[in-house]
Amino acid sequence: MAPTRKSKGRQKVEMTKMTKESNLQVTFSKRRSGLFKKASELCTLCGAEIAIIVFSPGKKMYSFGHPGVESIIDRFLNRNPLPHSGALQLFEAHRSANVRDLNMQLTQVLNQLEGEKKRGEALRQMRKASQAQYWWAAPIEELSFEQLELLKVSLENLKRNAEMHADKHMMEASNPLTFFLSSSVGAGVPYDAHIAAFDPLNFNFGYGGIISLS
Amino acid sequence: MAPTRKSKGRQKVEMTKMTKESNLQVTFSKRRSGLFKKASELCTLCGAEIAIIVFSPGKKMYSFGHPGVESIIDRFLNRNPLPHSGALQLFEAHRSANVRDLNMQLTQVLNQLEGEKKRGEALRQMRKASQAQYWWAAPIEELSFEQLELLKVSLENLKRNAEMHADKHMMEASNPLTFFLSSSVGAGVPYDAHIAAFDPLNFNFGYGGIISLS
DNA sequence: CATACTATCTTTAGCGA
DNA sequence: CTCGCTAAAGATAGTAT
Repeated sequence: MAPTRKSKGRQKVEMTKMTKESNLQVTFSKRRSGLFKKASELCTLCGAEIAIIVFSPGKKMYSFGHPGVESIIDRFLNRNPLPHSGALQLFEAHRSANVRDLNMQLTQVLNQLEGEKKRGEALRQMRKASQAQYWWAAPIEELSFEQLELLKVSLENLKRNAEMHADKHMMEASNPLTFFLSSSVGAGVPYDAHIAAFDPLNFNFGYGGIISLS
Repeated sequence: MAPTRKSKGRQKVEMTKMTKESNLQVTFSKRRSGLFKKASELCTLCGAEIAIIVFSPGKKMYSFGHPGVESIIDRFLNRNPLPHSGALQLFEAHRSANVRDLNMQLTQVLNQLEGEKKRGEALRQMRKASQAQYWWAAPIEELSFEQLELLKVSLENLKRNAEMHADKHMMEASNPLTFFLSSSVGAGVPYDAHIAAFDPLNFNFGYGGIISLS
């Protein structure tokens, strides 16, 4: 009898946009995690400083930053105000890329060039305006124990409220949307165990938002 | 003839800062290339939009971006114009942060907490300065009815808008867009077309940051 | 620094749950 | 969406050029 093979193992995939929506979603999740992991390894291994911003096909945003997305973006914008210096750096990047990547990045340079002209000084001012609100974006490593504890408590409260409302909505209307129904976290928190093994670096899994009061 | 083994092959490496400066440089180059490649693959396969900024230990800058670092950073920063309505901001925050995400973030913060305990003493004073801004961080029992009501309303809004978005999303799904044009190196036009097709409502699809208060 | 070569080590595609 | 499993695909440490 031929032993029932449980998996065909990893199969080669064409480097083109995936057609099956279901696979695309799963692949996106996996590869985004992998990308962030690679980034964190590069940080710890070589002491590099990296910021990554990802917009999913569903336009959801995820980011990774060590020692913080904002600080790195800030340096990027300040040191790369002119197409001149930026292009020089990208040139280096190109040297190690294969043809497809090279092609893509070249297009990217041209795009940056256009955007730079169009926007110019405006962006920088906007950034400064935002920065005032991004004090919390400081490297999480630099937050005090007390601050982290506040964050913890606040997230717990947030979770509690979210659960309550999720339950409420589920009962009120049997809405097929999976937004809130992705999992019934209800009473317990069954995730902690394995999530706890998550990378210790600063992952920002598409969360946050600003709460403000006057 | 005894085949002289030319290499021991890849060896496992400790996830800690590399000590040998020579290896560190080589590893940085290789892994940065790999990171960019992974990113480009994620773009191609899933139609994601990614920006990466890397500062080498030698302070040299590298970047990757599709469809351009600047445009993505712009979107990242533009997510938080000004703190208008507290409820509105909160709504945005929860839009993409479902219960599962909140749990994940909570766990992450807890992990960071562990690592930060050792030096918690040093920055204790910051707590008082911060607490004024962290009204929401207080134990849920201490939040005013008004504050809790704010949370509730925002979540209700979230659900309503989520439904709207779901409908829109389904319509978009039948309108496939071409993200990559590997041969059109010269004209950035295709990207503009894509961006133009972006959601006009374009809510804050996901991100923001933690919580700020003026 | 970037690359070439290989023998590993790591990631992940395809499936279920 | 997340988690696990398996095996093949892919990345890369060590080394030399």
